Amino acid sequence: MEVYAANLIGGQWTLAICCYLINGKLRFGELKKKLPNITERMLTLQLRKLEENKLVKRTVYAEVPPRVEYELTESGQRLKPILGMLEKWGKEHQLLMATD
Amino acid sequence: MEVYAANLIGGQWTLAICCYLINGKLRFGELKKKLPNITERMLTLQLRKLEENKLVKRTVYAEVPPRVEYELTESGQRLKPILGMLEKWGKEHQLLMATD
DNA sequence: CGTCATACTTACATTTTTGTTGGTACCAAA
DNA sequence: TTTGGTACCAACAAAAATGTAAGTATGACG
Repeated sequence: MEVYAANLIGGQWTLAICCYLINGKLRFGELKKKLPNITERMLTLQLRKLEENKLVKRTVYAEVPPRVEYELTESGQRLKPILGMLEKWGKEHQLLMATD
Repeated sequence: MEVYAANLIGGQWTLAICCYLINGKLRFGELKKKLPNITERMLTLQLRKLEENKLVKRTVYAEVPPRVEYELTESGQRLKPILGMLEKWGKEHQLLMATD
């Protein structure tokens, strides 16, 4: 059943991160700015997990100060339509919740 | 962003439960059998949350011993195509992970 | 009267997740 | 030499999620 996928995308920040990466690469610090409530530690952990799960690719540049870029893998990109549908569903559902 | 939807379906058992309910109503005990690793307590909590979020409707019959049936709401049903896509994506991704 | 079945609930313990704080490495520029 | 910027890591603390074990209510049935 969908449990496998659910485990991959179920983390609290996973979908949010993927969402921002859909539009292209982002550096660690850029992601941090986009996710104002996340702590550095959490962002690191989440990105590591995404990398392990091959949803995100991490590229380290040998510069000082360091530069690290994150981008979706091909598999991650394939989530795009699903994210789109989820967003649409979420908006509709949110309305339904609001109108009791 | 999709965070709203993610919070609704992100629970460890949420999608699994919805998945089983797609094929129709199920009693508490039936769900328990389908989810062998869930504890009664967890199943209760998850169903309560799903009910709160209006993904699942709970019907109690005034019988003894008690009978309680769970079914997807209309909003829950609308998740169906998304679950389908997620499952497909999950399978492909699982292959990719297996072949390193 | 005692037993059974179902769908819970409650108290407590354990595990997992997340937050907090402080520190590191590196080189460039002042 | 000191400061600054980036992307972390590690130790500890707090909070949240989950597990465990026991108990509850009800009426039917024997």
